[in-house]
Amino acid sequence: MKINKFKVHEKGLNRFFGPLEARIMDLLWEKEELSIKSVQTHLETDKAVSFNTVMTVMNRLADKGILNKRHVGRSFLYSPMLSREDFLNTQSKELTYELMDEFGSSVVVNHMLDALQNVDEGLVAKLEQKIKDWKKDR
Amino acid sequence: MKINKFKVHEKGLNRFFGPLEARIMDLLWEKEELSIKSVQTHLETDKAVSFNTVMTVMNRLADKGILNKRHVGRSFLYSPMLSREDFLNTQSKELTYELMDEFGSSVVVNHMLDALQNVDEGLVAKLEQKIKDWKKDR
DNA sequence: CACCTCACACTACACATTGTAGTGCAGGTG
DNA sequence: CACCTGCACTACAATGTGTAGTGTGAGGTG
Repeated sequence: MKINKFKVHEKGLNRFFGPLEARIMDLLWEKEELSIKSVQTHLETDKAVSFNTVMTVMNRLADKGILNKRHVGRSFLYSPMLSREDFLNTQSKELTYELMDEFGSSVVVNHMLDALQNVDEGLVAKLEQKIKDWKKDR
Repeated sequence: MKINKFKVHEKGLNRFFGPLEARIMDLLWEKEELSIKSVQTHLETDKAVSFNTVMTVMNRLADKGILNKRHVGRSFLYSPMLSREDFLNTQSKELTYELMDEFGSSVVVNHMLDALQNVDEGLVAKLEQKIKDWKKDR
């Protein structure tokens, strides 16, 4: 599972994948497991994509350990290695940790608090509760 | 100022720049303002780098709005648009905000608390204080 | 058995980013 | 005027992604 770059100015799956990759992952998370042919058919509702293009991209995703490739009869079925939730959770966790490691916990915490003030006041209460719970656990 | 990608598995400036770019930025943040020639000379203590290579990379950084290019006599002097501190602060802030926007504040806050438990217990106290201060300000 | 089709493999090219560097031009100096 | 120095322009390699053509092999059909 190798996601190397987080694209700051994209949104959603495009932060981790190229545009075609993102559409493929989105589809596979919805449908669970598909053949290349099925993926191509689904994608083609928007705009023609060559079967070979889809195959190349999906095999690259499989090489990177993001998709699972299962031999069934003459063909292969592909499915995401992780559920969408697990994937996003893994990524957000890794990124949060990397951020705190790179810039220092207190810097990140401060930015985070700034963001909370702007965006979500109720969360500060939850955060407070979390801290209380955490203290009890020690 | 366009930094598009945050490289998850690199460290320090290499998260934002290529290796040569990173060495150049590092040097410019240390020396404040330098000509291409000076940069090349400093870098060359490790290993030969062509003047033209340094120039190309520095001009690309200037095109991206990361370096300032000042005409002085026959030649140019380059300096970082932002101080190292401002740059890192901007980046960490932007990344923190993007993370919270992308994954949801509470997800990120939870990851953050996990990280704090593993890494830095004292910071939780600071966080608590921050929340107290923040409440007073409302 | 020869053939044909289908799904996959291999290969290649385009574009962007970064590292690398050659060639050329313009302006000041001996 | 010839030359040197510093910048501009151009080009090529490697990597990641999007795109697609051609090759190959396995199975079914006449």
